[in-house]
Amino acid sequence: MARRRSSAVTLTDVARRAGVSVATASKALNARDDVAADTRHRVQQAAEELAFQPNALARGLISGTSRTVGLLTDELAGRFAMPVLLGAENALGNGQMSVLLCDTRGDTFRRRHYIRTLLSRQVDGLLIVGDKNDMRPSLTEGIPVPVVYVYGESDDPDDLSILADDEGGARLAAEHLVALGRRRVAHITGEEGYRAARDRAAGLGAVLGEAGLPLVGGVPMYGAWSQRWGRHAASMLLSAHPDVDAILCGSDQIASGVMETLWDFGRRVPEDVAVVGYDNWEIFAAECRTPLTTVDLNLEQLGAIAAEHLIAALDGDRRTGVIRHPGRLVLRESTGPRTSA
Amino acid sequence: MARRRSSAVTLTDVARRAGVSVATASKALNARDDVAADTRHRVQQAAEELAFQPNALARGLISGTSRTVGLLTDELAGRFAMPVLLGAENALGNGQMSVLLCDTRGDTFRRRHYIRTLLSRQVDGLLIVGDKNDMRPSLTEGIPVPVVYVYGESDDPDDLSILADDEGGARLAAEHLVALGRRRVAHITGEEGYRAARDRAAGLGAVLGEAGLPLVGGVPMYGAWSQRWGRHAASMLLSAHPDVDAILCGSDQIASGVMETLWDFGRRVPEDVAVVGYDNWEIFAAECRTPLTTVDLNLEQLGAIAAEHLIAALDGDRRTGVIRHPGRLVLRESTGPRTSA
DNA sequence: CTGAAAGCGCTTACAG
DNA sequence: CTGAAAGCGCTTACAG
Repeated sequence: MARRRSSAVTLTDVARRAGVSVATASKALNARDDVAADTRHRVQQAAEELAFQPNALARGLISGTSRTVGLLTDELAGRFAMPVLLGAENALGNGQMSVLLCDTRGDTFRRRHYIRTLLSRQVDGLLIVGDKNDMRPSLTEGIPVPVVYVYGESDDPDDLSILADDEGGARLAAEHLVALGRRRVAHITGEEGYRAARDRAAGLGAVLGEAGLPLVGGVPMYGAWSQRWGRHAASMLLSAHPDVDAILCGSDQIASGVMETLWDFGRRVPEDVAVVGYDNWEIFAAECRTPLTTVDLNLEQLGAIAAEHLIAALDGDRRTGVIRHPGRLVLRESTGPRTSA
Repeated sequence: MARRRSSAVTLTDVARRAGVSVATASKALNARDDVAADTRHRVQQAAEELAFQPNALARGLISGTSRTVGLLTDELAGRFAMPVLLGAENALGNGQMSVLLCDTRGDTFRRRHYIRTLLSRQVDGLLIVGDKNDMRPSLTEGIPVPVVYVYGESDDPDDLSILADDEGGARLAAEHLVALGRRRVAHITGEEGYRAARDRAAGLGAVLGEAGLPLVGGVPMYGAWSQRWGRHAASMLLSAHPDVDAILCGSDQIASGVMETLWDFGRRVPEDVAVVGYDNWEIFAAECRTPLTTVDLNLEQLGAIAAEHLIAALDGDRRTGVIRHPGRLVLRESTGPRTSA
């Protein structure tokens, strides 16, 4: 079981080759203390010749910091965790920190197990990535290192949560539609149980209210986050309100279904009906027959911001509360003329 | 900078509380040596009361194994790395190993940097996840720990590569079409530069050959991995060969575009033309108007198998060469009657 | 400027 | 059955 590395070059080897003590070799390599220029040079050369890599375990044991953070996701498989992960990994890597990845698959037992493992590995901090942006129970209690929540909000206001600004994103989309002169705007979206759905509906409602415009149908059409629902809801909408001239969709997937139905009904997009999606999921948004104007959640930035706040907390600069990171509107043909690529 | 953990409960604390030496405490907790049942019990209780977690860094320093593997991906953002990652993480987690995640973003400099970091962190092994299944240069040289390649094949036959069996997967699909009595089969697929495209075409060709059937159009229609190409190729195909009765597509995305065009041309799926996709990308395959029969690459299994081989190699059981893991055909409506959900 | 010593938290022969 | 000692690979006061 003891699988010692074969090629383990240690600082002792370097010191021997350079003809100095390990203490001096250590100082020379770490540019601390006063070391004679000549000695430093000899040590560095020896280290290079031996391809010496300091053992991070030994360093961590001494310093008490492993330069590692644990990244705990509820559900890696969904499409939201990935970009967040990517942004975080990138930001942490730039800060010389490594990422220990754990996917709990929504399982509480697994989560506790992973937290224990991560702490025993002396992670310097924890990033908790949610699979939806609803509130979630805080896990911070009993964790002796900084914790930052991303995408899903911790229910403890003493935690720091980095969230996508769904209401603001929907406002961007709605303002765009209003600016285009659309006056009969409807909203087809996902399950009302999701905070994302409610927040987006609220953002749209606010903008329409400010513009003195009604929401077609009176209420958002809540349903499912699927193309199927998009198709179904659109055909109901067109029957009940044939005068609709814009549809804000709760997701690109829904928008994709909506556009299929509009096509079937002979409505032109965007001439007759402007359509806006949500998520900027390229595969739907950029590839469909009529490329889709949509709201990008800036998830990579979300991950990066979370990582930066974690690093700041490690340096003693700890924040609490909620940070809502704005999305951005991506203009494509479904609301207007082809934009120059 | 020295951020020592506040709540660091060490084995010394446990030993003191249990009234024994650290050596005995260690043995009691690790169930080694002979320790009096009573002593063991006292130690365990003390450990529990103090919520003791052994410091994995210290353990690793002694044992020479960190129970950690590095997972190096070329491109996490694509849709293939994720399931592989998931399967690997899961299999490794079950084996008590943690995953250090690194996304090189296809950058060679970054890759070298990450490999150095991972080795200095004393990873026990490396998993290299490709972003496509083409051959790629081996990275193994100079790496003193076992390495397993997943999804992309190493060009060094002394490495172990775990790959999806694209030719076999296409055979499954083709045999299904032939068994359904389709005789005019065409192939619309992605870029010929991709091995996946060529292997799938080869699988289809082989089955058609065995059945004495021609490939409609004589050659595979190579193009791009996009809906757009699917739409375009399908309309060319229908003009040139209106008698086509089945289309094997190189991806679900292509299939999605193909089906849009079939719809526009008034061809019914599957009655007039059977369509098979590739990838089982649920969002396209299960959600489109006519749910899609397709080939699942079993990517999670691929990741899990790679992890298991890595663990085996750690235990001295090292394999080399290529393992092709079969895909599976997922039957939906695009080739036949609705299957019972 | 350099090196011997102590120590990070743990495990493992080795005495007793 | 238990504990003192040595050691994993490194860093950091502390003498010299």
